[in-house]
Amino acid sequence: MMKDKKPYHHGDLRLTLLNSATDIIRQGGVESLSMRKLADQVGVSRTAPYHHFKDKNELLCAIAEQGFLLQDQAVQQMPNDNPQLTAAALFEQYVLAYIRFANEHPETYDLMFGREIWKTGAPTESLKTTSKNSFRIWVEWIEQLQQQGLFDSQEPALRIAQASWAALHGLCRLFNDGIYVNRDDLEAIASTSAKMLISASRS
Amino acid sequence: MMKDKKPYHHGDLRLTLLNSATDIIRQGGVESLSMRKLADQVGVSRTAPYHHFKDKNELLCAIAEQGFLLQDQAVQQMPNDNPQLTAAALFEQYVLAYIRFANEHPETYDLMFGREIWKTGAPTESLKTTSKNSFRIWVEWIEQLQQQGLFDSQEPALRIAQASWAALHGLCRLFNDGIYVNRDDLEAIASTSAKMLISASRS
DNA sequence: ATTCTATTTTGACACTGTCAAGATACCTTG
DNA sequence: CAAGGTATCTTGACAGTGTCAAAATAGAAT
Repeated sequence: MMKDKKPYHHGDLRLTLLNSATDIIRQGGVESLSMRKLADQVGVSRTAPYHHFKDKNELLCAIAEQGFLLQDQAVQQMPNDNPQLTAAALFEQYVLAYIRFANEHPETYDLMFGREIWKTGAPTESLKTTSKNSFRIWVEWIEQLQQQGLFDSQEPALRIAQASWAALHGLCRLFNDGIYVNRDDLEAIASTSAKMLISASRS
Repeated sequence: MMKDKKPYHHGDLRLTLLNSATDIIRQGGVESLSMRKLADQVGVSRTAPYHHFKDKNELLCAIAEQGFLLQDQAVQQMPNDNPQLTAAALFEQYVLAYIRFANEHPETYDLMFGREIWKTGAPTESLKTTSKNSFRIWVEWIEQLQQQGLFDSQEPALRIAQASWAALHGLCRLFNDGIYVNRDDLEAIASTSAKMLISASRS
């Protein structure tokens, strides 16, 4: 009736695959993950994973989805931890938190926002809702900051959210993809970005 | 039959390969380009291209390099065409020009700034200098705008260049990778971005 | 104990990049 | 103009890849 643990041949193969795949990706990037090698490492035959993930794409989507949840968690916690900060300082912290996440989980980040899933492959319905929810959190956050005068209130919150997120994302990508290489510059550029973005409040 | 040059078996295979590859990529993205299919389409055997490009990576680098030259050309022309614009308006035009390029040549843009070459693969020495030169142009441009009061003069030009370019790049990536899908929003977000970035001058 | 079904395996196919060795045709010498 | 050298191209091969179809297996349900 209820299958707690180890109900079938392998146990919870699905979870094992997910973890193992995440591990492989963390070490060598998406392009180092092959279904066959993964199966081999887990100790099953090449096609066994296909009963738990229809596709390689579906596996990647599942990993990306976990990434979104992890990021939400890290980023939503942040304002609660620093209730004394001003709006501007909080925003800067937010920016830094975002960038740190991308920096600490570069390969997961790549999967979450990369072409591999969103353009070339096909995002799972589940992944779509999770990521949309993640973005909604960001928009609501921007709305709050807008009310506190940090951003132009004339402009729709969505626009500002899109533009500011794009700025963060671009920064992460440049470092993530190996275009900006000097890691020490990261936080410096990040805080410059944050300052540039919010300076509208001074007009 | 053949005009110009017909020195060897095929003619100028190197150039033909480059053009054909660029074409394939334009239509189906990088992932649709295979050395074998390319050779087939050009009408040579699978390994013939390897006498003109050591690697698939080297081929991709060559295509990316052409992309940089094309972009430089498009972007450098722009200020000359509009000598009457104010600094702020010119900057906005610049932003739009950049984004339009990425939008019109999405696959080339992807190659130019994508992980495929810069992280996973290995950029050619030639590509490195070309791209560095391209970025230098951008920094010098920012310097000029800084002197005209468009950006904070306290901040190093390099920082502002990095941050502002990251913002543009992020926007391009989001659309390019299929994350922002509504193409109509592009220019709207772009001009919001431009406004947000330069609003420091108003303080 | 038998049937049913979820799970896993084996085999196969069509791809991929690229190396090694051989064949070809052009260019430069003698 | 013939001979040799060399740049160019082809054929064959190898180790990968994702994934489908069919067979095998084991656990659950009857």
